Amino acid sequence: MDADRANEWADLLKAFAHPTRLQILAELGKGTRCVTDMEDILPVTQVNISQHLTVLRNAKLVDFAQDGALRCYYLSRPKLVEGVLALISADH
Amino acid sequence: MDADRANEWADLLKAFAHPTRLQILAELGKGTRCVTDMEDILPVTQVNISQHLTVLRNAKLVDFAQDGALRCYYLSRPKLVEGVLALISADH
DNA sequence: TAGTAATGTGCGAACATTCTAATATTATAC
DNA sequence: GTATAATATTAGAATGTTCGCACATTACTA
Repeated sequence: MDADRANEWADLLKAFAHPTRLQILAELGKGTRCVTDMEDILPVTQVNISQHLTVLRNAKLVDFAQDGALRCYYLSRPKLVEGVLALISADH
Repeated sequence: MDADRANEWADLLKAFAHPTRLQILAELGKGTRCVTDMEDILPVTQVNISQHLTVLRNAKLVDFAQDGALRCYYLSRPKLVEGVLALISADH
């Protein structure tokens, strides 16, 4: 594996590698969710969720559709995300 | 996803999330390698490789067989490792 | 247009990771 | 047992990540 690819892939994997972000990704695997939906489920602040969503957006793992004041987030690469979660899950 | 599982999985993914470690894992995907083999391939010091191998060992992604002074490293969960690499690779 | 709900941003402290340099350990060969 | 090859460990500086706080923005509603 060449160094460029290794860097790119590592950046992508870093986006996965946080418990809150994993929970967000798992939740979005069930369907579109807005930030308040996630606030109801996760034991962290709105600000923190928003920060993690920024990381996930930068990694192009999620995107959103604006609906009035709401931002409806969804997985932009569901196969990748669900594949990774399934692999790890299978390994236990 | 419950918090315990999220933490556990995040720890595992952190082990993947470094360019040098990804290159080590990819190399071990081709077969057993000792540390000097990796030194020949990677542009980093022996010490640094050893440190990254420690991280990978702690995550139970690799293990080694001692052969005299050599330590022959191999993937202890090849399906997981190769699965993750294949998924990311497919996504490009 | 003032108020409020939903979400985002910038900053800085706390914490974690990575790398380098020096040194240690272990096994073999002489 | 001394030398050498292979690998690991320790310590500390540099760097990166995360989080809380305060505040900003945007869109709706009264």
